[in-house]
Amino acid sequence: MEHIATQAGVTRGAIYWHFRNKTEIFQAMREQVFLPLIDRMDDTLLIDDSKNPLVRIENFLCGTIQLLNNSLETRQIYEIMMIKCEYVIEFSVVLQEILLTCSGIEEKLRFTYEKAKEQGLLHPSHEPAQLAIDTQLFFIGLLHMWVKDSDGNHFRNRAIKLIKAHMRLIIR
Amino acid sequence: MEHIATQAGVTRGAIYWHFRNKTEIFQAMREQVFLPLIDRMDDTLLIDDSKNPLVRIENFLCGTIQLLNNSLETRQIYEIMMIKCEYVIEFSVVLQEILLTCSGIEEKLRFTYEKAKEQGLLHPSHEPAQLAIDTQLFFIGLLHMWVKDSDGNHFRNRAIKLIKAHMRLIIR
DNA sequence: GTGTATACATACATAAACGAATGTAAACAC
DNA sequence: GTGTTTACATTCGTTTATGTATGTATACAC
Repeated sequence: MEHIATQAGVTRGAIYWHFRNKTEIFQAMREQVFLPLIDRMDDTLLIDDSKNPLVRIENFLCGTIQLLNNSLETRQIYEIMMIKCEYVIEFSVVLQEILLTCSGIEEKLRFTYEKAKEQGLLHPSHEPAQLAIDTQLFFIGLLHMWVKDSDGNHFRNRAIKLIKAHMRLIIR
Repeated sequence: MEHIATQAGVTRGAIYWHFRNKTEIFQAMREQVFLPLIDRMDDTLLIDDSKNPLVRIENFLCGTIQLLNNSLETRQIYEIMMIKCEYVIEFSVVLQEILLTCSGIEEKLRFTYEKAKEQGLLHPSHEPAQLAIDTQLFFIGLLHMWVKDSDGNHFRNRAIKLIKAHMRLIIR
């Protein structure tokens, strides 16, 4: 809170005028990255119906990594949310929100994989629902390791390649 | 530290006789789950050469989930490591250890996928190295969501199914 | 039997954090 | 021009946490 106040050019007390407590400011910070992410997901996956659905999924995933590479702010927020935060009792509401966000993302992925299946791009035995959750868990894992790998030698430098490899696993 | 001391039937000060600081006790706690995990990995994936390598991987992953289901202690340690801990400057050494652990796990998975490829169990275009990292990231994601999903309605209740689905994606 | 290492308990110093209470200056309402 | 709201600053109380210093009892060495 002190850091936030200093960066905002105010004192810590002023924050309590705008937010009730630390949880509320955390939720606001979280929305700052997840609302744009959902928007970008809608744009990339749902609206633009011209491109190959599988390519659209790959573009969305790669776009998220590129955003992390380019935006210090986004990078810092992901860091805080994933490895610099204790999800203890006061934050249980945030955990619920995370689960909800994941459900939404899973649904959009599934919708896009369904499009792919309609267009005959998937192996017949591959179910969109399974692919959606598999891709989501793969990406959650990748993001967690991306954030932990601050040196970049284990995951950051090959994140894009890993995404492409994941999509290739699905395409055949 | 107070909780640990109470559970151990001593006072907090006594801990500092056995461990230099909090980081050291955290590392000991982490080893308590990861050394057995590595052992189990060696047993399941590397030593027992009779069964189908892909089945061995599936068994290892499912076994980890079952361990989490059955062992309160393991569950609590995973919770602490994944969502109840701030990996800030004093813990940077732990982050390095996590990356090292992951490298080791990735290598064992790759080795097993190589066995599968030798036995002609994989699609020719599937590379063991790619499968290994894909499976690992999938499982890291699953574990993270498993831990977050304390109600069990989103991930815990379907974890085993998700693992089997992941392995089916690879088999074809 | 005296010295020493072990395994603690007790007490202290320090830091950091959150939230609440209170004060205040500027803007605006009318 | 006085009252009220907005947007802060300042101060305080309380809690919680880590690490350190010191005291002490038991076991063992010799």
